[in-house]
Amino acid sequence: MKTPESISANILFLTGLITNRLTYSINRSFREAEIDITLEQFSILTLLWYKEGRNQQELANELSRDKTTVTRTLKNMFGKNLLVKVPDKTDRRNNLIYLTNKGKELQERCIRITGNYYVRALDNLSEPEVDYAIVALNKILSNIS
Amino acid sequence: MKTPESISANILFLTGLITNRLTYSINRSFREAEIDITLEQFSILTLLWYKEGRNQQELANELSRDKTTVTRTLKNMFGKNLLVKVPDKTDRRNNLIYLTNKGKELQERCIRITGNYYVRALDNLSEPEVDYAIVALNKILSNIS
DNA sequence: TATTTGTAGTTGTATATACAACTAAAAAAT
DNA sequence: ATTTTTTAGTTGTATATACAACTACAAATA
Repeated sequence: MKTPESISANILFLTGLITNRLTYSINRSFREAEIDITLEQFSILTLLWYKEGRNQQELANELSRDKTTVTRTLKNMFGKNLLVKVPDKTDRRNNLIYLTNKGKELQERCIRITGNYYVRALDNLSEPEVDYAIVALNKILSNIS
Repeated sequence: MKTPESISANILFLTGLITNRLTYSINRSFREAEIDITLEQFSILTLLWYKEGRNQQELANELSRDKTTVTRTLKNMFGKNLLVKVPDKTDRRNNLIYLTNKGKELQERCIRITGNYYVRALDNLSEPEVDYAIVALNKILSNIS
């Protein structure tokens, strides 16, 4: 745990560095493309593009974020008219979150940017190499969840 | 990019989720062990445990953080007497960062905690599985750096 | 039914994060 | 040698993050 080899060999340290780098780059790309969202907001949009009408706690769980964090990120997204909050009639504790048209329309432009980035990130990795890594990472995520 | 399969198959989305989860858990573990640092501060300590006397920009580069972020995180760490800032006599633009005794002594306790966590995270992964994943992740990090 | 317990969400406070704009100092160019 | 450019670091501002403490509501229990 003390040598540079063991640091660079540490798979969780690596995932952290990759995430830092990814966040930095994607945020920059969104800004350059004049898409006024952050990577965190993109994560929430990604969940909603797949299935709308989730409540805030569910979004928090999916992203391993505290619900208070989601409250504030959503607040920023409501302000940009990307999302709306609808009270759940069957359980008034819940806010159900839906996309606005503006939020829906962002999907294509965002995914073009992140897609390009993913392609670049996976350059010179073979297909089995990617597949094995995904299996390993899914096991890790499961172990720590 | 629209199905749940492609979301969970996305290796970068996975690394992000793992990092979120890791951050959440390690911060909690440090708190429970009454070690008064965050994972971000641990990252900086890890670099310095390996080699002291780096300047702030170098720390920022190693962690893919903006130098302004490092300025403020270090400020918190100086306040806890974990680190000291020494002006570089040969280049007065540089602040060289060194560990205090308190900062050095934290290493063992911290690594016991993170080490336990890493072991749990890698449970039921074979050795080649881990090795292949590390190769793949290093390639990715190299592609996006 | 009334009380207790659990869940969803918000607000106060503190750290983390990055861009823009700035100062100070070194390096490069003229 | 002077000017210009580059580099290291700080501060203002805005978003992100999480814990503690809170309100509102639902579910469980007595």
